[in-house]
Amino acid sequence: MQCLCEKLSADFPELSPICIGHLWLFRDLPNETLKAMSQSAIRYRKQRGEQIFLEGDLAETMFLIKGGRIKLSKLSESGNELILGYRKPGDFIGENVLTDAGTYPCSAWCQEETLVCGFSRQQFNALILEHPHIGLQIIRNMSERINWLSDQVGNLATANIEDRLYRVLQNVAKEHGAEDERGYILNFTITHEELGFLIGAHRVSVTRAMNTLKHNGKIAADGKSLVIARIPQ
Amino acid sequence: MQCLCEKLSADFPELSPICIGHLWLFRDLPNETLKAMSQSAIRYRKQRGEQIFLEGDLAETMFLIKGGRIKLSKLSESGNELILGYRKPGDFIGENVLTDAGTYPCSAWCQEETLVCGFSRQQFNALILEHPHIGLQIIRNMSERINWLSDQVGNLATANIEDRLYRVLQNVAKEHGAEDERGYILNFTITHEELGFLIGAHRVSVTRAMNTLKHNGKIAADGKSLVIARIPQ
DNA sequence: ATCATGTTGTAGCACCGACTACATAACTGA
DNA sequence: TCAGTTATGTAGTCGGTGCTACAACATGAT
Repeated sequence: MQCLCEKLSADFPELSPICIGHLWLFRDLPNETLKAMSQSAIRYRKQRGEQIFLEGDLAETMFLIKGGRIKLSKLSESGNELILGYRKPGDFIGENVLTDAGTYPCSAWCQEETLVCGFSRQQFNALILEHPHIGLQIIRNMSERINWLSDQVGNLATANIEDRLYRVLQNVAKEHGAEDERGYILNFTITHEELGFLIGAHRVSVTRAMNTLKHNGKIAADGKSLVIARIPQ
Repeated sequence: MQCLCEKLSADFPELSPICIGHLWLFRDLPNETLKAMSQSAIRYRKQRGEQIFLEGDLAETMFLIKGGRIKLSKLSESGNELILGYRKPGDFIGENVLTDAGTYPCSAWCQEETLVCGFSRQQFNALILEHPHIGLQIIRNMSERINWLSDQVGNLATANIEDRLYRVLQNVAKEHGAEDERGYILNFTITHEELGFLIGAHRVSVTRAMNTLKHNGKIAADGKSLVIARIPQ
Protein backbone atom coordinates (compact mmCIF):
# COMPACT_ATOMS: atom_id res chain seq x y z
CA MET A 1 0.00 0.00 0.00
CA GLN A 2 0.85 3.63 -0.29
CA CYS A 3 2.32 5.19 2.84
CA LEU A 4 3.50 8.75 3.13
CA CYS A 5 6.44 7.58 5.16
CA GLU A 6 7.92 5.94 2.14
CA LYS A 7 8.08 9.11 0.17
CA LEU A 8 9.68 11.07 3.00
CA SER A 9 12.06 8.34 3.96
CA ALA A 10 13.51 7.68 0.54
CA ASP A 11 17.10 8.29 1.63
CA PHE A 12 16.70 7.64 5.31
CA PRO A 13 19.43 5.45 6.83
CA GLU A 14 17.63 2.98 9.12
CA LEU A 15 13.89 2.88 9.38
CA SER A 16 11.67 1.21 11.95
CA PRO A 17 9.48 -1.45 10.39
CA ILE A 18 6.77 -0.32 12.77
CA CYS A 19 4.52 2.07 10.95
CA ILE A 20 0.89 2.91 11.28
CA GLY A 21 0.86 2.39 7.55
CA HIS A 22 2.17 -1.15 7.54
CA LEU A 23 2.10 -2.17 11.14
CA TRP A 24 1.64 -5.89 11.48
CA LEU A 25 -1.51 -5.25 13.38
CA PHE A 26 -3.04 -3.75 10.31
CA ARG A 27 -2.40 -6.71 8.09
CA ASP A 28 -6.02 -7.67 8.03
CA LEU A 29 -7.54 -4.24 7.63
CA PRO A 30 -9.35 -3.20 4.47
CA ASN A 31 -7.06 -1.29 2.20
CA GLU A 32 -9.00 1.93 2.10
CA THR A 33 -9.04 2.20 5.92
CA LEU A 34 -5.29 1.80 5.98
CA LYS A 35 -4.83 4.36 3.32
CA ALA A 36 -7.07 6.89 4.99
CA MET A 37 -5.36 6.37 8.29
CA SER A 38 -1.81 6.52 7.14
CA GLN A 39 -2.54 9.59 5.09
CA SER A 40 -4.29 11.46 7.88
CA ALA A 41 -1.18 11.27 10.01
CA ILE A 42 1.23 14.18 9.98
CA ARG A 43 4.79 13.34 9.05
CA TYR A 44 7.76 15.32 10.24
CA ARG A 45 11.31 14.93 9.18
CA LYS A 46 13.64 16.88 11.43
CA GLN A 47 17.34 17.48 11.75
CA ARG A 48 19.58 17.03 14.76
CA GLY A 49 18.91 19.73 17.32
CA GLU A 50 15.35 20.46 16.23
CA GLN A 51 12.45 19.88 18.60
CA ILE A 52 9.25 17.93 18.21
CA PHE A 53 7.51 19.58 21.14
CA LEU A 54 8.37 21.58 24.23
CA GLU A 55 7.60 20.98 27.89
CA GLY A 56 4.45 22.87 28.76
CA ASP A 57 3.16 23.03 25.18
CA LEU A 58 -0.47 22.14 24.73
CA ALA A 59 -0.40 18.42 24.10
CA GLU A 60 -2.42 17.92 20.97
CA THR A 61 -0.37 15.43 19.04
CA MET A 62 1.31 12.18 19.87
CA PHE A 63 4.04 10.68 17.75
CA LEU A 64 5.35 7.39 16.59
CA ILE A 65 9.09 7.47 15.95
CA LYS A 66 9.90 6.01 12.56
CA GLY A 67 13.63 6.65 12.49
CA GLY A 68 16.32 8.49 14.40
CA ARG A 69 16.62 9.13 18.10
CA ILE A 70 14.75 11.51 20.37
CA LYS A 71 15.82 12.89 23.71
CA LEU A 72 13.16 13.60 26.31
CA SER A 73 14.20 16.28 28.73
CA LYS A 74 12.80 18.83 31.10
CA LEU A 75 13.97 21.81 33.06
CA SER A 76 14.39 21.45 36.80
CA GLU A 77 13.33 24.55 38.71
CA SER A 78 16.98 25.26 39.38
CA GLY A 79 17.01 25.86 35.64
CA ASN A 80 19.14 22.88 34.78
CA GLU A 81 18.39 20.57 31.94
CA LEU A 82 17.42 17.10 33.01
CA ILE A 83 17.27 14.18 30.63
CA LEU A 84 14.47 11.72 31.19
CA GLY A 85 15.63 9.24 28.60
CA TYR A 86 16.07 8.55 24.92
CA ARG A 87 13.43 7.08 22.64
CA LYS A 88 14.07 5.00 19.56
CA PRO A 89 12.23 3.98 16.40
CA GLY A 90 9.04 2.10 17.18
CA ASP A 91 8.51 4.03 20.41
CA PHE A 92 5.66 6.42 21.04
CA ILE A 93 6.11 9.84 22.59
CA GLY A 94 3.61 12.36 23.83
CA GLU A 95 1.02 9.78 24.81
CA ASN A 96 -0.32 12.12 27.42
CA VAL A 97 -2.43 13.85 24.79
CA LEU A 98 -5.19 11.83 26.38
CA THR A 99 -4.73 13.30 29.83
CA ASP A 100 -7.01 16.11 30.85
CA ALA A 101 -4.10 18.28 31.93
CA GLY A 102 -3.08 18.39 28.35
CA THR A 103 0.45 19.76 28.36
CA TYR A 104 3.60 17.85 27.60
CA PRO A 105 5.52 17.03 30.77
CA CYS A 106 8.84 17.20 28.94
CA SER A 107 10.46 18.38 25.74
CA ALA A 108 11.41 16.18 22.80
CA TRP A 109 14.63 16.96 20.95
CA CYS A 110 16.05 15.19 17.94
CA GLN A 111 19.47 13.72 18.57
CA GLU A 112 19.91 12.75 14.95
CA GLU A 113 17.92 13.15 11.81
CA THR A 114 14.53 11.90 12.80
CA LEU A 115 11.30 10.87 11.15
CA VAL A 116 8.09 10.88 13.15
CA CYS A 117 4.46 10.25 12.47
CA GLY A 118 1.98 12.40 14.38
CA PHE A 119 -1.62 11.87 15.43
CA SER A 120 -4.08 14.30 16.90
CA ARG A 121 -6.00 13.45 20.05
CA GLN A 122 -9.14 12.69 18.06
CA GLN A 123 -7.31 10.55 15.53
CA PHE A 124 -5.57 8.78 18.32
CA ASN A 125 -8.75 8.15 20.26
CA ALA A 126 -10.50 6.89 17.20
CA LEU A 127 -7.52 4.78 16.25
CA ILE A 128 -7.49 2.97 19.56
CA LEU A 129 -11.22 2.53 19.72
CA GLU A 130 -11.23 1.04 16.26
CA HIS A 131 -8.03 -0.91 16.54
CA PRO A 132 -7.48 -1.93 20.14
CA HIS A 133 -4.25 -3.66 19.17
CA ILE A 134 -2.69 -0.25 18.88
CA GLY A 135 -3.82 0.47 22.41
CA LEU A 136 -2.08 -2.66 23.59
CA GLN A 137 1.07 -1.69 21.74
CA ILE A 138 1.04 1.70 23.38
CA ILE A 139 0.41 0.25 26.79
CA ARG A 140 3.43 -1.99 26.38
CA ASN A 141 5.50 0.95 25.31
CA MET A 142 4.39 3.08 28.23
CA SER A 143 5.05 0.20 30.56
CA GLU A 144 8.67 0.08 29.39
CA ARG A 145 8.90 3.78 29.97
CA ILE A 146 7.55 3.39 33.50
CA ASN A 147 10.11 0.70 34.17
CA TRP A 148 12.88 2.94 32.94
CA LEU A 149 11.70 5.87 35.00
CA SER A 150 11.30 3.72 38.10
CA ASP A 151 14.83 2.57 37.59
CA GLN A 152 15.96 6.14 37.20
CA VAL A 153 14.27 7.14 40.42
CA GLY A 154 16.07 4.28 42.09
CA ASN A 155 19.32 5.41 40.57
CA LEU A 156 19.00 9.02 41.54
CA ALA A 157 18.07 8.18 45.10
CA THR A 158 21.35 6.38 45.66
CA ALA A 159 23.92 8.99 46.40
CA ASN A 160 27.01 7.57 44.74
CA ILE A 161 27.68 9.18 41.38
CA GLU A 162 29.88 6.42 40.10
CA ASP A 163 27.20 3.77 40.56
CA ARG A 164 24.54 6.03 39.16
CA LEU A 165 26.59 6.63 36.06
CA TYR A 166 27.40 2.98 35.56
CA ARG A 167 23.80 1.95 35.85
CA VAL A 168 22.51 4.65 33.55
CA LEU A 169 25.11 3.71 30.97
CA GLN A 170 24.02 0.11 31.19
CA ASN A 171 20.37 1.00 30.81
CA VAL A 172 20.96 3.24 27.85
CA ALA A 173 23.23 0.73 26.17
CA LYS A 174 20.84 -2.13 26.87
CA GLU A 175 18.01 -0.20 25.28
CA HIS A 176 19.76 1.46 22.40
CA GLY A 177 23.03 -0.31 21.82
CA ALA A 178 24.35 -3.58 20.53
CA GLU A 179 25.69 -6.44 22.61
CA ASP A 180 28.63 -8.76 22.30
CA GLU A 181 30.67 -11.00 24.58
CA ARG A 182 32.39 -8.01 26.17
CA GLY A 183 29.10 -6.41 27.19
CA TYR A 184 26.82 -3.73 25.84
CA ILE A 185 28.08 -1.42 23.15
CA LEU A 186 26.93 2.15 23.13
CA ASN A 187 27.52 3.36 19.61
CA PHE A 188 26.31 6.90 19.76
CA THR A 189 28.21 9.58 21.63
CA ILE A 190 26.92 11.21 24.76
CA THR A 191 28.99 14.05 26.16
CA HIS A 192 29.87 14.15 29.81
CA GLU A 193 27.64 17.14 30.15
CA GLU A 194 24.68 15.17 28.81
CA LEU A 195 25.48 12.30 31.13
CA GLY A 196 25.43 14.84 33.90
CA PHE A 197 21.95 15.94 32.87
CA LEU A 198 20.95 12.29 32.81
CA ILE A 199 22.11 11.41 36.31
CA GLY A 200 21.68 14.83 37.84
CA ALA A 201 25.34 15.47 38.48
CA HIS A 202 27.92 18.09 37.73
CA ARG A 203 29.90 17.74 34.51
CA VAL A 204 33.18 17.64 36.38
CA SER A 205 31.97 14.85 38.63
CA VAL A 206 30.96 12.85 35.57
CA THR A 207 34.43 13.16 34.11
CA ARG A 208 35.94 11.97 37.36
CA ALA A 209 33.52 9.07 37.65
CA MET A 210 34.03 8.05 34.02
CA ASN A 211 37.75 7.82 34.62
CA THR A 212 37.48 5.67 37.70
CA LEU A 213 34.98 3.44 35.87
CA LYS A 214 37.48 3.05 33.02
CA HIS A 215 40.24 2.45 35.51
CA ASN A 216 38.24 -0.30 37.19
CA GLY A 217 37.50 -1.96 33.89
CA LYS A 218 33.77 -1.40 34.12
CA ILE A 219 33.71 0.56 30.91
CA ALA A 220 36.13 0.90 28.03
CA ALA A 221 36.42 3.15 25.01
CA ASP A 222 36.47 1.42 21.63
CA GLY A 223 37.00 4.04 19.00
CA LYS A 224 33.87 6.14 19.14
CA SER A 225 31.85 3.55 20.97
CA LEU A 226 31.75 2.75 24.61
CA VAL A 227 31.81 -0.80 25.90
CA ILE A 228 29.95 -1.30 29.15
CA ALA A 229 30.90 -4.48 30.93
CA ARG A 230 28.09 -6.63 32.16
CA ILE A 231 28.02 -7.18 35.89
CA PRO A 232 29.86 -10.46 36.40
CA GLN A 233 27.78 -12.79 38.49
CA MET B 1 -25.97 -6.23 38.11
CA GLN B 2 -24.20 -8.66 40.36
CA CYS B 3 -20.59 -7.78 41.12
CA LEU B 4 -18.34 -9.69 43.46
CA CYS B 5 -16.96 -6.43 44.75
CA GLU B 6 -20.20 -5.66 46.42
CA LYS B 7 -20.16 -8.77 48.51
CA LEU B 8 -16.59 -8.24 49.64
CA SER B 9 -16.99 -4.57 50.25
CA ALA B 10 -20.06 -4.70 52.44
CA ASP B 11 -18.46 -2.81 55.32
CA PHE B 12 -15.73 -1.04 53.38
CA PRO B 13 -15.32 2.64 54.26
CA GLU B 14 -14.92 4.49 50.95
CA LEU B 15 -15.15 2.69 47.66
CA SER B 16 -14.12 3.82 44.22
CA PRO B 17 -17.07 4.03 41.86
CA ILE B 18 -14.75 2.74 39.18
CA CYS B 19 -15.23 -0.97 38.85
CA ILE B 20 -14.87 -3.35 35.99
CA GLY B 21 -18.29 -4.51 37.10
CA HIS B 22 -20.02 -1.19 36.80
CA LEU B 23 -17.52 1.01 35.09
CA TRP B 24 -19.25 3.70 33.09
CA LEU B 25 -17.64 2.37 30.00
CA PHE B 26 -19.57 -0.82 30.40
CA ARG B 27 -22.94 0.82 30.56
CA ASP B 28 -23.90 -0.38 27.14
CA LEU B 29 -22.59 -3.91 27.35
CA PRO B 30 -24.89 -6.90 27.36
CA ASN B 31 -25.56 -8.04 30.87
CA GLU B 32 -24.16 -11.53 30.53
CA THR B 33 -20.80 -10.22 29.26
CA LEU B 34 -20.56 -7.94 32.23
CA LYS B 35 -21.42 -10.70 34.60
CA ALA B 36 -18.91 -13.10 33.14
CA MET B 37 -16.21 -10.48 33.17
CA SER B 38 -16.72 -9.19 36.63
CA GLN B 39 -16.89 -12.70 38.00
CA SER B 40 -13.77 -13.88 36.25
CA ALA B 41 -11.74 -11.23 38.01
CA ILE B 42 -9.97 -12.15 41.23
CA ARG B 43 -10.82 -10.03 44.24
CA TYR B 44 -8.45 -9.47 47.11
CA ARG B 45 -9.20 -7.76 50.32
CA LYS B 46 -6.03 -7.12 52.28
CA GLN B 47 -5.04 -5.50 55.53
CA ARG B 48 -2.51 -2.76 56.17
CA GLY B 49 0.99 -4.10 55.76
CA GLU B 50 0.10 -6.93 53.42
CA GLN B 51 1.47 -7.05 49.90
CA ILE B 52 -0.23 -7.41 46.56
CA PHE B 53 2.90 -8.37 44.69
CA LEU B 54 6.66 -8.16 45.10
CA GLU B 55 9.34 -6.62 42.92
CA GLY B 56 10.74 -9.33 40.70
CA ASP B 57 7.68 -11.58 40.95
CA LEU B 58 6.46 -13.00 37.69
CA ALA B 59 3.94 -10.42 36.50
CA GLU B 60 0.84 -12.40 35.69
CA THR B 61 -1.88 -10.25 37.13
CA MET B 62 -2.73 -6.60 36.96
CA PHE B 63 -5.01 -4.89 39.43
CA LEU B 64 -7.61 -2.20 39.65
CA ILE B 65 -7.70 -0.58 43.07
CA LYS B 66 -11.25 -0.44 44.41
CA GLY B 67 -10.57 0.99 47.84
CA GLY B 68 -7.70 1.80 50.19
CA ARG B 69 -4.21 2.99 49.36
CA ILE B 70 -1.25 1.16 47.90
CA LYS B 71 2.40 2.03 48.17
CA LEU B 72 4.68 1.18 45.27
CA SER B 73 8.25 0.69 46.36
CA LYS B 74 11.44 -1.00 45.35
CA LEU B 75 14.79 -1.83 46.84
CA SER B 76 17.78 0.16 45.74
CA GLU B 77 20.91 -1.95 45.41
CA SER B 78 22.25 -0.32 48.52
CA GLY B 79 19.42 -2.26 50.12
CA ASN B 80 17.35 0.77 51.03
CA GLU B 81 13.66 0.95 50.49
CA LEU B 82 12.62 3.47 47.91
CA ILE B 83 9.05 4.62 47.48
CA LEU B 84 7.93 5.23 43.93
CA GLY B 85 4.54 6.65 44.84
CA TYR B 86 1.14 5.91 46.24
CA ARG B 87 -1.85 4.71 44.24
CA LYS B 88 -5.46 5.33 45.03
CA PRO B 89 -8.85 3.85 44.19
CA GLY B 90 -9.53 3.92 40.47
CA ASP B 91 -5.84 3.52 39.63
CA PHE B 92 -4.33 0.49 37.95
CA ILE B 93 -1.18 -1.21 39.12
CA GLY B 94 0.94 -3.92 37.57
CA GLU B 95 0.12 -2.93 34.00
CA ASN B 96 3.41 -4.34 32.85
CA VAL B 97 1.89 -7.81 32.70
CA LEU B 98 1.88 -7.10 28.99
CA THR B 99 5.60 -6.59 28.76
CA ASP B 100 7.70 -9.47 27.59
CA ALA B 101 10.09 -9.17 30.51
CA GLY B 102 7.20 -10.06 32.71
CA THR B 103 8.34 -9.24 36.22
CA TYR B 104 7.01 -6.47 38.40
CA PRO B 105 9.45 -3.55 38.57
CA CYS B 106 8.35 -2.71 42.10
CA SER B 107 6.45 -4.05 45.08
CA ALA B 108 2.91 -3.11 46.05
CA TRP B 109 2.11 -2.77 49.74
CA CYS B 110 -1.20 -1.92 51.32
CA GLN B 111 -1.09 1.22 53.41
CA GLU B 112 -4.58 0.71 54.70
CA GLU B 113 -7.23 -1.92 54.29
CA THR B 114 -7.43 -2.34 50.57
CA LEU B 115 -9.68 -3.93 48.01
CA VAL B 116 -8.34 -4.79 44.57
CA CYS B 117 -9.63 -6.50 41.51
CA GLY B 118 -7.13 -8.63 39.58
CA PHE B 119 -6.94 -9.69 35.94
CA SER B 120 -4.68 -12.21 34.31
CA ARG B 121 -2.68 -11.31 31.22
CA GLN B 122 -5.10 -13.20 29.00
CA GLN B 123 -8.17 -11.66 30.59
CA PHE B 124 -6.56 -8.28 30.34
CA ASN B 125 -5.61 -8.71 26.73
CA ALA B 126 -9.05 -9.94 25.83
CA LEU B 127 -10.64 -7.17 27.85
CA ILE B 128 -8.80 -4.47 25.97
CA LEU B 129 -9.29 -6.04 22.58
CA GLU B 130 -13.01 -6.33 23.19
CA HIS B 131 -13.47 -3.05 25.02
CA PRO B 132 -10.91 -0.56 23.80
CA HIS B 133 -12.32 2.05 26.16
CA ILE B 134 -10.61 0.21 28.96
CA GLY B 135 -7.37 0.49 27.07
CA LEU B 136 -7.85 4.23 26.83
CA GLN B 137 -8.57 4.42 30.54
CA ILE B 138 -5.39 2.53 31.32
CA ILE B 139 -3.35 4.66 28.97
CA ARG B 140 -4.58 7.76 30.77
CA ASN B 141 -3.71 6.23 34.09
CA MET B 142 -0.24 5.23 32.96
CA SER B 143 0.27 8.66 31.54
CA GLU B 144 -0.39 10.19 34.96
CA ARG B 145 2.06 7.77 36.43
CA ILE B 146 4.69 8.77 33.89
CA ASN B 147 4.12 12.39 34.73
CA TRP B 148 4.55 11.69 38.42
CA LEU B 149 7.71 9.69 37.85
CA SER B 150 9.14 12.36 35.56
CA ASP B 151 8.48 14.86 38.26
CA GLN B 152 10.15 12.62 40.79
CA VAL B 153 13.20 12.27 38.60
CA GLY B 154 13.31 16.04 38.39
CA ASN B 155 12.98 16.30 42.12
CA LEU B 156 15.68 13.82 42.93
CA ALA B 157 18.12 15.37 40.53
CA THR B 158 18.01 18.70 42.33
CA ALA B 159 20.25 18.34 45.30
CA ASN B 160 18.43 20.34 47.96
CA ILE B 161 16.55 18.13 50.41
CA GLU B 162 14.25 20.85 51.65
CA ASP B 163 12.94 21.61 48.16
CA ARG B 164 12.64 17.95 47.32
CA LEU B 165 10.60 17.36 50.42
CA TYR B 166 8.34 20.31 49.84
CA ARG B 167 7.63 19.31 46.29
CA VAL B 168 6.99 15.68 47.09
CA LEU B 169 4.62 16.70 49.87
CA GLN B 170 2.79 18.93 47.44
CA ASN B 171 2.52 16.21 44.83
CA VAL B 172 1.29 13.61 47.29
CA ALA B 173 -1.20 15.99 48.84
CA LYS B 174 -2.40 17.17 45.46
CA GLU B 175 -3.02 13.62 44.37
CA HIS B 176 -4.33 12.09 47.54
CA GLY B 177 -5.40 14.89 49.84
CA ALA B 178 -8.08 17.49 50.17
CA GLU B 179 -7.71 21.18 49.43
CA ASP B 180 -8.88 24.35 51.13
CA GLU B 181 -7.96 28.01 51.17
CA ARG B 182 -4.83 27.33 53.19
CA GLY B 183 -3.50 24.85 50.67
CA TYR B 184 -3.44 21.07 50.27
CA ILE B 185 -4.35 18.90 53.23
CA LEU B 186 -2.58 15.60 53.66
CA ASN B 187 -4.83 13.57 55.89
CA PHE B 188 -2.94 10.35 56.20
CA THR B 189 0.25 10.11 58.19
CA ILE B 190 3.61 9.50 56.60
CA THR B 191 6.51 9.04 58.96
CA HIS B 192 9.74 10.90 58.42
CA GLU B 193 11.36 7.63 57.59
CA GLU B 194 8.85 7.00 54.79
CA LEU B 195 9.35 10.50 53.51
CA GLY B 196 13.03 9.70 53.48
CA PHE B 197 12.37 6.65 51.32
CA LEU B 198 10.26 8.83 49.07
CA ILE B 199 12.85 11.51 48.45
CA GLY B 200 15.89 9.31 48.88
CA ALA B 201 17.19 11.01 51.99
CA HIS B 202 18.22 10.12 55.49
CA ARG B 203 15.55 10.13 58.20
CA VAL B 204 17.45 12.68 60.25
CA SER B 205 17.74 15.02 57.29
CA VAL B 206 14.00 14.77 56.74
CA THR B 207 13.33 15.78 60.33
CA ARG B 208 15.63 18.76 59.92
CA ALA B 209 14.05 19.78 56.66
CA MET B 210 10.51 19.37 58.00
CA ASN B 211 11.31 21.72 60.83
CA THR B 212 12.72 24.43 58.64
CA LEU B 213 9.71 24.06 56.33
CA LYS B 214 7.40 24.50 59.31
CA HIS B 215 9.47 27.41 60.52
CA ASN B 216 9.20 29.09 57.12
CA GLY B 217 5.44 28.61 57.06
CA LYS B 218 5.52 26.34 54.03
CA ILE B 219 3.87 23.52 55.92
CA ALA B 220 1.90 23.36 59.16
CA ALA B 221 0.61 20.61 61.39
CA ASP B 222 -3.14 20.52 61.99
CA GLY B 223 -3.85 17.74 64.42
CA LYS B 224 -2.94 14.59 62.54
CA SER B 225 -3.07 16.24 59.15
CA LEU B 226 -0.47 18.28 57.41
CA VAL B 227 -1.27 21.51 55.61
CA ILE B 228 0.99 22.23 52.66
CA ALA B 229 0.86 25.85 51.58
CA ARG B 230 0.45 26.48 47.90
CA ILE B 231 3.28 28.36 46.29
CA PRO B 232 2.14 31.98 46.42
CA GLN B 233 2.38 33.60 43.02
C1' DA C 1 2.29 0.97 86.19
C1' DT C 2 5.64 -1.02 83.33
C1' DC C 3 7.79 -2.35 79.37
C1' DA C 4 8.44 -2.65 74.55
C1' DT C 5 8.26 -0.45 70.33
C1' DG C 6 8.04 3.17 67.16
C1' DT C 7 8.54 8.16 66.07
C1' DT C 8 10.70 12.62 66.43
C1' DG C 9 14.37 15.93 67.93
C1' DT C 10 19.39 17.36 68.36
C1' DA C 11 24.48 17.31 68.07
C1' DG C 12 28.99 16.54 65.88
C1' DC C 13 32.08 14.51 62.54
C1' DA C 14 33.38 13.05 57.95
C1' DC C 15 33.00 13.08 53.25
C1' DC C 16 31.02 13.37 48.77
C1' DG C 17 30.16 16.26 45.25
C1' DA C 18 28.92 21.18 43.56
C1' DC C 19 31.27 24.99 42.06
C1' DT C 20 34.97 27.94 40.13
C1' DA C 21 38.96 28.29 37.50
C1' DC C 22 42.07 27.05 34.15
C1' DA C 23 44.60 23.77 31.04
C1' DT C 24 44.55 20.65 27.38
C1' DA C 25 42.72 18.09 23.90
C1' DA C 26 39.40 17.15 19.86
C1' DC C 27 36.49 18.69 16.44
C1' DT C 28 34.57 22.02 12.73
C1' DG C 29 34.41 24.97 9.15
C1' DA C 30 36.49 28.76 6.53
C1' DT D 1 46.21 25.52 8.26
C1' DC D 2 44.36 28.28 11.45
C1' DA D 3 41.02 30.04 14.42
C1' DG D 4 36.86 29.27 16.91
C1' DT D 5 34.21 26.16 19.42
C1' DT D 6 33.18 22.31 22.06
C1' DA D 7 34.65 18.43 24.94
C1' DT D 8 37.60 16.63 28.51
C1' DG D 9 40.98 16.61 32.37
C1' DT D 10 42.68 18.38 37.01
C1' DA D 11 42.97 21.11 41.37
C1' DG D 12 41.20 23.36 45.53
C1' DT D 13 37.50 25.23 48.44
C1' DC D 14 33.32 24.71 50.88
C1' DG D 15 28.62 23.52 51.97
C1' DG D 16 25.08 19.92 52.35
C1' DT D 17 23.91 15.63 53.88
C1' DG D 18 24.92 10.92 55.43
C1' DC D 19 25.95 8.65 59.49
C1' DT D 20 26.24 7.46 64.48
C1' DA D 21 24.66 8.19 68.97
C1' DC D 22 21.52 9.41 72.31
C1' DA D 23 17.53 11.79 74.33
C1' DA D 24 12.62 12.78 74.53
C1' DC D 25 8.18 11.57 73.54
C1' DA D 26 4.08 8.84 72.00
C1' DT D 27 1.53 4.64 71.64
C1' DG D 28 -0.07 0.29 72.75
C1' DA D 29 0.03 -4.15 75.01
C1' DT D 30 0.23 -6.90 79.25
